[in-house]
Amino acid sequence: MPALKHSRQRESIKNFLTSRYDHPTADTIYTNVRQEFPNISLGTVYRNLALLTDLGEIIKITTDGPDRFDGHVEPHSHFICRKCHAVLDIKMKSEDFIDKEAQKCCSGVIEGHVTQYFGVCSECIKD
Amino acid sequence: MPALKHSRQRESIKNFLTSRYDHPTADTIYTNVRQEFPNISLGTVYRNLALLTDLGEIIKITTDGPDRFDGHVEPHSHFICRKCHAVLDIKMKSEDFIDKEAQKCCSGVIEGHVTQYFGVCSECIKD
DNA sequence: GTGGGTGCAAATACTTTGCAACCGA
DNA sequence: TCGGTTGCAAAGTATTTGCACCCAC
Repeated sequence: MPALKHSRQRESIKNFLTSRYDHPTADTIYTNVRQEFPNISLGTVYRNLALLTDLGEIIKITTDGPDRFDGHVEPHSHFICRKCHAVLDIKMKSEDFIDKEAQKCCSGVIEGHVTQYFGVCSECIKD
Repeated sequence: MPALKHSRQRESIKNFLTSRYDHPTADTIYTNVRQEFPNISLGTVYRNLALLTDLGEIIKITTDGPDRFDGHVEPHSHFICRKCHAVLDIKMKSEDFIDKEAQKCCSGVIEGHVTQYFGVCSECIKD
């Protein structure tokens, strides 16, 4: 793995993500970071999101539709709406217990606290 | 929603999925169903997978890489390997408890038993 | 100066869709 | 016959990548 060098673009992407509590797409991030770096390209955004994900500084959330990113890596799970694809945080008291239960039934190593629950959010349930 | 009409292609796709306990991609399904229907197109496979998913007859699993499909809709969760993208079944005794816990912390309606856990599978952990 | 980072554009991967022909009820 | 289904190809969406130039160390 090559030596990491500082980049103001990457810093801006990271800052943007930690400032938000929703789960923006690469495109949303691109649009916002462009206010600070008008010439930044979408490719650079993707490259840095992949890099930050590898470093464990952000979380990549794969759902239907485009990937979402989360700048908050403290233990929590995600609820994903099947209809509108909203991603909401879930913070359970029993999360640690759950991870251990899953671990018991699985031959791999569970990455705690990145569990995804699916369903229909309270907005979409009205239809 | 239009009236459903029988199709031998759809039946074959469904049968293929219920015969397997791994979680094939649309392309794998395409390749295999083609042995019975040499002229079937990938578009037809995708259309039927979407339809069967809507009917609740199969489960669509979204991960990194292409979507995976599961012909077994009995309650169970999935473990997804971050490295090789393998999808493995997890059957926990406490699954019902977990769904209820998640439900408590979430304003939407959790679709029980489609929970996804992430991690590194026992094959990939060797590296 | 060296090597990682960037912008741009082209390429890739996966999935969806328009349309005319086809098939099941 | 009627309308859902199919095969084909083109289009669409999301993401990755090659390359020349730029910037951090």
